[in-house]
Formats: sequence, C-alpha cells, structure tokens
Amino acid sequence: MHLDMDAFFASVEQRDNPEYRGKPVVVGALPGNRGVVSTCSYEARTFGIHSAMPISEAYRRCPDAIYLHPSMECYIATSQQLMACLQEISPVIEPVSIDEAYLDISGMERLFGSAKEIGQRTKALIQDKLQLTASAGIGPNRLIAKLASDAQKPDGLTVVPPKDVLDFLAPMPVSNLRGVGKQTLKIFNRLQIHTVEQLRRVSLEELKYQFGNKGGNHLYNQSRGIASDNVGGERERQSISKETTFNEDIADQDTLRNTLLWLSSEVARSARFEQLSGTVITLKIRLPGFETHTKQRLLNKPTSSNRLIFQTGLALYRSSGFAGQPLRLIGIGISGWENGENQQADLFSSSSQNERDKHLYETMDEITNRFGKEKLMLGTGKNSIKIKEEAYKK
DNA sequence: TCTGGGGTCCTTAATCTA
DNA sequence: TCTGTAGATTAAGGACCC
Repeated sequence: MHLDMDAFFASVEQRDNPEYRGKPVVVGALPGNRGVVSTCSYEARTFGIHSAMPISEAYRRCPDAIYLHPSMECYIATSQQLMACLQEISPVIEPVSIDEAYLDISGMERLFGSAKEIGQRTKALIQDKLQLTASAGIGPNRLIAKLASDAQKPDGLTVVPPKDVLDFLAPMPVSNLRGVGKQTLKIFNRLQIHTVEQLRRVSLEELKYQFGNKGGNHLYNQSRGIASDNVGGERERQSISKETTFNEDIADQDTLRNTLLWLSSEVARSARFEQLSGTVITLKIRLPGFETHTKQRLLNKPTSSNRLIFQTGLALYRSSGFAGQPLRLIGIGISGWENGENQQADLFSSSSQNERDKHLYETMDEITNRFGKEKLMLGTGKNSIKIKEEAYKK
C-alpha cells in the first residue's frame, strides 16, 4: 500500500487555523519574494494554482488567497504522528517523504480483512488521530500502489489486484510513469507515444536507444507493471547541502562570502549532528539568467569542519570563472562518505584545529541566533560591521 | 516572465592508472 | 622504454522527485 496525504502542508494549516477552512491557502514563498508554491489547498487549485508554480504567478491568479510561509516544525511533528499511525497497521513501513509512505500489508488479510478493508482502516485511523485525509493505493508492487494512490484524490482509495494491472496501466498517459518529466515527455511526443498501451508496443532496443540503457529498461518494465515489491530498509543519506536564492542578484563580494560562510556552517553543523564527514565539497552557483553551475573538489581526508568546508567552497568560487559576476543563488554541499558508508565525524581528531572550529561555528551560531540570517548577510555596511564586532567581542 | 530547497540518480567527458 | 587501450575515478551537468 502506498499512502499519500492530501495537500499536506495546506491541510495542516487549515486544520490548525479554522478560519482558513474552505478558502484558498497557498504554502510556500510569500508574494513579493522569489520562490514557488510548495503546496496549496484544493480551493486554491480551482484557480489553476499548483505546486512549483512561481509565487508571482499564483498571486496573479488569486491575490485573495491566504499566503503562508511553511511551518516545518509543525509538519514534521504531524508527520511523526502519521508514521506512528502507519506502524499500527503494519510493522513494515517505508517513509519516502514527509507525507508519504509504503506499507507491506501482504498476508494481513487474516488480521484486518481484505485489501480494501485495510485501506479503509488506515484512512480512518489517520482521520481519527490527525484530523486529516489521505489517499491510498494498493497493488502487487510499489509502482502500482503509487499509481493507484494517485488515481483518486483527495481522500481516495484504489485497489488494483494483480489480474487488473495491465488494464489499469493501459489508458494512462506516459507522464504518470516514474521518471517521466518534461524532457522525456518531449521525446514521447516526437515519437507519438501518449499512453502506456502505446508504450508497450515499442521494443526494448528502441527504448534503450531513445532513453539510455537504464531509462529504457525502466520504461519497458513499468509499462508492463513490473517493479519492486520490497518495502522497508532505511536508505542511507548521500549528501548534505544548503543553498539560498537572493531576493535580488548579488555581486558584492563580502555579502557572497558571508553567505557562503553561513551556509557552510549550517552544512557542517548538520554533518556533525548526523556524525558524518565527507570528502567531496560542491559549490553551486546560479547566474541571473538561471544558468546553473556546480564545482566540486575532492579532499584527501573526510571532514565536517566549517572552516574547511567554507575555505574549499571559497576557493571553488574564486576559481570558478564567475567570481565578481552577480549571482542569483549560491549553495554548498558535502558528500562522498568514505566507502559509501556512514562514518563517525573526525571532529576530535585534531585538538587545536578542533578548538578553532569550535570557536568559529559557535561564533557563527551566535551571530545567527542574535541577529538572524538577514543581518549576517548584510555585508560590509557600517551597521553590519558593528553587529559583527559586537558578536565577536561577546 | 518566472522559475525554492533539498535531495537522488544517471550520463558523459576528461583524466588517471594498470 | 614507448605506446595503445581498457577500466576506474573524478567532475560537471541535467532530469527528476517531493
């Protein structure tokens, strides 16, 4: 079974703020800023608003909607309650995102009844415990369950028994399949392939030629309803990153440097919190025209030190060929845990370096806590220098 | 005209190495 | 010792997902 909450962020807001109920609610960036819609209520969708739409476009379509910045702590808490509910249904669950999970419910008919009854029971439990609605899909594997949960929304329940899989898939637009986005759809359009039924008539060789080895195989199998039915297993994290888009493009070197320093300390902090240290530092920049570049450097020793992450990022920036140009976005990330396995951070390997790191990140945290991100990113203005000096003195 | 943030995975090209 | 080459590793970009 795949379970997906309906308009999750917006629904939580409507649940907690009765005055929002029945009204268009848009969670994401606030109008006037750069950003997109994260989630919106079904009322907002009637205006044509949807996830990933630029917030300016959403505002144009519905200036009277309620625009909210996400309250992540609240959604995370609700998500934890959700996962606890699902654990009551099946011990084998695999959360895939904040509002979605797969459950292995095979062999549970004795306990709870038919697949449909298990779905109904799950939805009722969520309604009872969280006062929220969810859509569920049940099928012989992950792909079918996922497509089934999408088939009826909101508050839907779709069961696809094994014998119905091919008929269920046949009329679907190929855009419903996993991994089919804008670019893949362009190719499908060129080939005049629009439904899964049509896709099924294309040979494996042709698909591999058009979409690459992996992509071709994946599409071939999906069109026939072939997919993994394995549920569970915590997936290891591959990278940690943090990036920010400026409200206006920034060329000022001090502002960029300070922003990079702040982003680096956040990445380092997350890495240490998760007891990870990595060997690859990646700098990401986006130019005003949305052209995006990444530069990375391989370190000879894994790290989670802010200083090393920041300095490597700064060196990458300076050698990128884009230094001095205005930027729309800057970001930094770390990856490449040794042996592909999670490792203990090397925080205490060098005491004098460690002392310096500790001082640096405590200072940065202090500035962020006292004055907020915006102040930290101000740069070299008189007021900004005063703020930094105060913090450093303290 | 506008396009966030945090991720994963795949492809391709360049470079290193046996 | 020189040269060609296969295979691994690194780097960059891009598609896609929630």
